[in-house]
Amino acid sequence: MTTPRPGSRAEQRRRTEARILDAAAGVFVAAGYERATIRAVASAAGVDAGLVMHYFGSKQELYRRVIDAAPLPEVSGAPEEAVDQILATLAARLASEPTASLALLRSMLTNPEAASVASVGMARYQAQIADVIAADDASLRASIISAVILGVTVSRHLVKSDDLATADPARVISLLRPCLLALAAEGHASQ
Amino acid sequence: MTTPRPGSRAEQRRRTEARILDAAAGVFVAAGYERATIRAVASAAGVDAGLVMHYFGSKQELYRRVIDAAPLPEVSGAPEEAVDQILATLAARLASEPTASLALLRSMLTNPEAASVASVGMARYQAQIADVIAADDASLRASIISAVILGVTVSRHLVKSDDLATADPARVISLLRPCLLALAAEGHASQ
DNA sequence: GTCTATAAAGAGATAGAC
DNA sequence: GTCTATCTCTTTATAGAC
Repeated sequence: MTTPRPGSRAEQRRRTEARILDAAAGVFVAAGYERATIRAVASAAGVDAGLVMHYFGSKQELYRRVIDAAPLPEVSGAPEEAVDQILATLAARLASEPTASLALLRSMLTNPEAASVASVGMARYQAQIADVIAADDASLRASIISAVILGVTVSRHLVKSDDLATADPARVISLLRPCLLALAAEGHASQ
Repeated sequence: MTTPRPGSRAEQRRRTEARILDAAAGVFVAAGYERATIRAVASAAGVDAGLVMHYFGSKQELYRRVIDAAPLPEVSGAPEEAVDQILATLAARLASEPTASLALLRSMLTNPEAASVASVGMARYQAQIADVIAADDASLRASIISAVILGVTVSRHLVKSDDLATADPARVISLLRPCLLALAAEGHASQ
């Protein structure tokens, strides 16, 4: 992790690569994996399509590099705390446009690799949530919570056409809290 | 809407067309619009690709015919009734595989036409829900409810990798009810 | 009514020039 | 390091044979 002096070959390459990755994230978000073209990425980054291939080797690899940047949130503690953590993460995702995550979500339904990455990520997230829920159906409750977060994120950033797209994140969060608390709180484990 | 006698030209055509539509729905659900090919549809229907084009003219038109079959649920009455209606519809969608709707959902994020159809449908659904909520932020609450339903449906049928995919619909519904009631119930309109 | 053959366009990927 | 030219494959869509 050295930082070559500006102007050096390596440094320039790093910059160009970063610019391409940025552009690629944008294109993947806007178009989804299948519809995104190397050419579009290149043109958005202000370089040639051949260069993109030269750096990343394939479209799949470029895509992989983009979604590798998608962070996995951590959850732990008491149920109420966990809900607050989940909502805090969501609030951040509503406020800004989490490009890498959106690229992943957008492509999740059509690209097998995206689907598998998303699956694994969601499963891990759900497992963390399930761990803090005391009910016997904890894992189902966790799945539903995660589905709710998914639905809200997709509706706001990708489907748009929503009051959700323009709403103040704080209001969304405050409306969602009782909802998630009902799911995370043990007590009336059905049956 | 006449029903030609079996064996006639028109009747055979109708049957073949129906078989193609069926196959197409399956392919669109499994692959999404971009990845679905006319060839795959034709082969799934046991006919030639040329025949599919001959009947439907274009891939877009075939797709349109498939998603035209997706039903729009109705909601009305008191908030509690509305929630029950929403949940009843969801229960049905969890129990069976609503092919046309899934084709729409799967393609929603990559296909402009699917996106617009989905937008319109969701907006209409949200408007109905908003109508039965008395709060001043009714439309935001309705959007969130609709996002929740979207998230659960997508998680179960498309993302799969979930406890949701195998769960008993009745349990999902009973976990979701307090959640939706919290959203649909007026009372503490924030601010 | 159904299928074969083919045209036309677009994509990812490769080789090599500058 | 960056771009030009091109190959090859896949796809939709068309025209016409059976």
